[in-house]
Amino acid sequence: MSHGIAIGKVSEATGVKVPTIRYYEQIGLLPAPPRTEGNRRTYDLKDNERLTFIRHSRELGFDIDKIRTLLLLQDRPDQSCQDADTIAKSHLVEVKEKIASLTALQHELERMVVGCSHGRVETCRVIEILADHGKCKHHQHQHQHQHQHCPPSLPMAQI
Amino acid sequence: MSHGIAIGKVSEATGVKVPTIRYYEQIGLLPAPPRTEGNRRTYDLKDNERLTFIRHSRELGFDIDKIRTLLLLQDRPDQSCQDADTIAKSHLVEVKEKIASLTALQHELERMVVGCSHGRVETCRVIEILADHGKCKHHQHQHQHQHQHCPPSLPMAQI
DNA sequence: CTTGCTCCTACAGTGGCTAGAGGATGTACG
DNA sequence: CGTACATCCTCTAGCCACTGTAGGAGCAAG
Repeated sequence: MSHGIAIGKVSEATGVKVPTIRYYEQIGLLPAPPRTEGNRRTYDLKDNERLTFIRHSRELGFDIDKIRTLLLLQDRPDQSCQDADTIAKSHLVEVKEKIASLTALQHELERMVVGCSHGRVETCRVIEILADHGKCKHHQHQHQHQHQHCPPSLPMAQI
Repeated sequence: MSHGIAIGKVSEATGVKVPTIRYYEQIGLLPAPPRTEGNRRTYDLKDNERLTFIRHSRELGFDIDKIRTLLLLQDRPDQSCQDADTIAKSHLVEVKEKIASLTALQHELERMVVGCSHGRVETCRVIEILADHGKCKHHQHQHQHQHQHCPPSLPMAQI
């Protein structure tokens, strides 16, 4: 009869995995919910919405810090939305840059694969291009600035 | 007079940072070089080439495990290059998928930003779209399979 | 009552590095 | 020869956003 939602149900409803929900609570992104007698977390519809918001933001590539700001903004509907707009815009710029880099990368990979004679490694264009950066047409990926957290000194990793 | 290259010089020559070179040695990607009397690493031209190979591969988004395979292939020039070709091809597929996802994402972000009335949060399209996934045109990012290491259960993070 | 599912905490591990402490070594200049 | 400074060494911890595991407790159905 209690209308508290168990963590598994919220997980199912929002698509956020159970350990991830607990992690979000731990880092203060999601408020700690009340517990049952048996010490189990009980969520309500607002938590559900908040988690949906978080998941969608993550899917769109916003990092936790930006999501924190966006959540604060959501909580105060009377304020200006300029901050949210700014965050979205700068994120859009980043996404566009990534697409440009990836497209250059795609062309280089295509050149590699097409150039492969399917013979011995000795004459393999794939290995050759990897070994000698001079044979690479698109050098742009060397110089792109990189201010993300993921792999600091490597420019194009885990695209 | 000795022709051993110091770690700093190799770093400068290859563009791989000093701690990263030591890290590559630690994980067995680069062989441990001989040392001087004073316990300093001394590299030669082959190490330099190997590091260039590694760096370029990383720039192209290959992960360490794939680079390990590619390096093994490079060391045996008499073998078939089919493996290298396969690795490059599957990587190309991944890159193309990422570009498709990012392009969809770009459109969604553009819709968000364009739709923002620059008024109050209450009527802000950015916040609205983030909160309600139903208003999202491109649902494809929900279902993309994701077999990379970087952020396991989050589909589109650090694009 | 037992089976099996969900839940709890706490801690370790992922990838690919980076940063810092605390010390040794090498070199250029006076 | 001394000294200042750059470069090197090892070791450990930290980054992000989680994921996985161990070891146990709670709860509903058969």
